[in-house]
Amino acid sequence: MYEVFKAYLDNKISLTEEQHEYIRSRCVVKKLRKKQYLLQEGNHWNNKAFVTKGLLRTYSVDEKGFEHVISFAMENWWAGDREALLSGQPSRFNIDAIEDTEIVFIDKQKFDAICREIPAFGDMVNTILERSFIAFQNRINDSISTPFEERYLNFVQQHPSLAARVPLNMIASYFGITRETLSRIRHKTAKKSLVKSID
Amino acid sequence: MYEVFKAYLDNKISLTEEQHEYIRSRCVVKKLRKKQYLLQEGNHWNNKAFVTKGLLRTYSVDEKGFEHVISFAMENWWAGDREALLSGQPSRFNIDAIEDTEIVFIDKQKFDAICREIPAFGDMVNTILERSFIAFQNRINDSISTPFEERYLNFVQQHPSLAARVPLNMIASYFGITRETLSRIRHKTAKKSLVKSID
DNA sequence: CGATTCTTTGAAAACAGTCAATCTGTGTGG
DNA sequence: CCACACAGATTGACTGTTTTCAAAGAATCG
Repeated sequence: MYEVFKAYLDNKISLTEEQHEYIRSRCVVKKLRKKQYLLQEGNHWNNKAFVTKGLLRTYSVDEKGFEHVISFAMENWWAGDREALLSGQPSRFNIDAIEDTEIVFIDKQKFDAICREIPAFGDMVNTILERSFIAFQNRINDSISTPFEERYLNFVQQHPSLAARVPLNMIASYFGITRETLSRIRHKTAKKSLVKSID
Repeated sequence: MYEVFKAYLDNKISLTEEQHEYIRSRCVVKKLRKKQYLLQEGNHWNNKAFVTKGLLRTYSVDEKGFEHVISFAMENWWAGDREALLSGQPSRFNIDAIEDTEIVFIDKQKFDAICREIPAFGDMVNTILERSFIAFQNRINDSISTPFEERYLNFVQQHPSLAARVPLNMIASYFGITRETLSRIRHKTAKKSLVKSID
């Protein structure tokens, strides 16, 4: 499973065999079974985590006990809580496995060392952060400018495998609506596309 | 007005006089009158912009011509379109001045050079990006977990001067609701706090 | 003062949430 | 292999909230 991470790196930057070995030696591989936690609210988070297999969700829990999905992470995505990592404070989020999942884990100190030792790696990490920022900005823009129905369709189109693997109630939560409302939106759009194909 | 930027830098990192002179020599100071554009949709954006005075808003315009406020930037905040800067593509956003505004402008190439020449400056920039990411993540979390009323109260509490200087319809847009709804929320909470103070 | 911009209010319609019941598919143990 | 439990998805009736549209009321600026 480390191979998935290696392939990811090879796709982004070019590394010598020694550099690969150096990075690999700082990594720990972890497995999570479905429903197991990677991180629980109130705990500290001091790692970088790269998903090589499976599917994670990051969510918060409000005072009433309702869960709110902030983000998903599947193969070739990074997961974790940047806020807790940067601040050193206990996390306000939970991360658990929607499917059996495998993760490459790197301790923050070691990760920072890699960034210093291999500048291309550091640059890559920076670009990822920049892109994550842009993705969140676009999500905010969507949330204030685009109706749920259209947002859901875009989501399915842009992330078909996520949409297929994530239960509907979590997708609804991701958009900030109830599962009932999303179910009805789905029903409506299914009819629409049926009408279109008849035309 | 450059002094405001200098004070900001001094507050974040320590720089020698030469370094300050070096940075200053790469900066251009710009003034915008109320309603003037810093950036218009479809144009390229190749700068970093630091607000030393006044107030900017970044917004998108949908197909129906409605404006949607993504963010505000006042004194000691950075403004601009990271997406257009990173991708080199024309911007999808507009930035204009809510008040007469003064800005310190640095060309991207010169900015990157500063980051390389003065590592502390580069680190600072990185931390800002990380914090911006976290701020957006929290905004997304709020948008799916917290009712408008509470979000508005938090906003007023956390950014009283913004709330006072930005017209209500733009704040409503920032939250993705209509100005009428925000007006009514305000009315309701005003009554509540009145009741509380009578108790 | 008059013009413009910003905010508030009211009434009706559209939309989303809640609660409760039902349906569907999956997997487990007997 | 069946029956049952369970998680997930759907539906209906009802309630509550937000939008829309139209009008009018403040506030600000030249």
